[in-house]
Amino acid sequence: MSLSHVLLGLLARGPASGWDLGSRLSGDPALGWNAELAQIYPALRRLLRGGFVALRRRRSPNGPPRREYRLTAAGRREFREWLAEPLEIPKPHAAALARLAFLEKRSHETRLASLQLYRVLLSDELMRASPETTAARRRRRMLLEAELHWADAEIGAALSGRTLSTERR
Amino acid sequence: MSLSHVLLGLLARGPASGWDLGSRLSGDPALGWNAELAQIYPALRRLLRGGFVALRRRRSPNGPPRREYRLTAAGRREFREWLAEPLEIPKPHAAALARLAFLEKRSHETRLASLQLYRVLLSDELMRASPETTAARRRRRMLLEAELHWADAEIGAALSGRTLSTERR
DNA sequence: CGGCAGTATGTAACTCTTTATATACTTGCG
DNA sequence: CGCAAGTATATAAAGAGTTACATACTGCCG
Repeated sequence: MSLSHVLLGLLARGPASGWDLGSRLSGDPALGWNAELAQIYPALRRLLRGGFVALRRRRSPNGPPRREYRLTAAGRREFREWLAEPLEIPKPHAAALARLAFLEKRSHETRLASLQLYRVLLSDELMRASPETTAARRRRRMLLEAELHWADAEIGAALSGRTLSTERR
Repeated sequence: MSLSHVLLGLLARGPASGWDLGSRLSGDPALGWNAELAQIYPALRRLLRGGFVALRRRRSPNGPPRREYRLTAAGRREFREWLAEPLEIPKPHAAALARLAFLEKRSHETRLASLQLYRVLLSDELMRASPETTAARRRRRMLLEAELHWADAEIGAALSGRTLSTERR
């Protein structure tokens, strides 16, 4: 299971609570994984039962008691073994990409509108992107930039193709 | 559920069997979705029960009888509605990307080796990539090229940083 | 005080996906 | 003929992920 290993990897950067890990995951898309808290808490329990992490309860200044986890030696070893497994090109699994794949099924106007909206999402994401402090973050930024270029090219093509059909307005 | 809608979208290109749809999905990563046959067959049954597709059984020249599905009017409408839903930047969910995010945790040698292996995967994928006949395929090609550039840059950085530690042959 | 927002943890139910297995039809090879 | 490989459909079980909900502690605003 990848989630557990990603959590171990994040814990290798220092002790954290389930809440913290959830924030880190959703806050940094360059990490390549995302998960809801409802999935994180049981995963941490399993890691604890398996001896891969250790628990320390701490009072929180602004909420209920926190459960802070830190890596054990077994956890660090397990993480390293997972990290050494072979890489492969990921198979896509995203509704937005599937919708983009059917762009040609749409009318000229809605196609253009979708592309422009997607372009806005991309540039927002680029602005929000983390500093380029790691290879993964540099990768993500480069991909966002490339996708922006793609969107601009498609928008340009759609615009030059339409001239007649948008005469009304 | 996205899988059903992707299947409807593929069927909009012409009637197909579950086997065909599985081949199309796994054969074209630009489609943005992937699924096993074990998931596709029950999905087609549900679409049939829901009246979104119609079934025709046909003898196959090289195997057991095929069940060919084609879109109904309801299916086409359902697909269009799904297609009109708002786009959003996908949240990543890929073990390989998560491993790349922890590149900095690895030794100089294994980091370099991982990057070089990943680079090979990328260029293989680029060579295998479908012709640029749709926006989604052009997108995928541009992203693969950008990722190749990224990998080259990271490999270059890793190489210029090592000079001493690889002195032993 | 009451209520809201933010922090923090958790469970239950449901849906989606993967893995394993079974069946069956055809062609081609030994 | 027996068997492997490719085509084709299917189900069961297990695993992963999402959605909905419940609880509780703090500080702050009205």
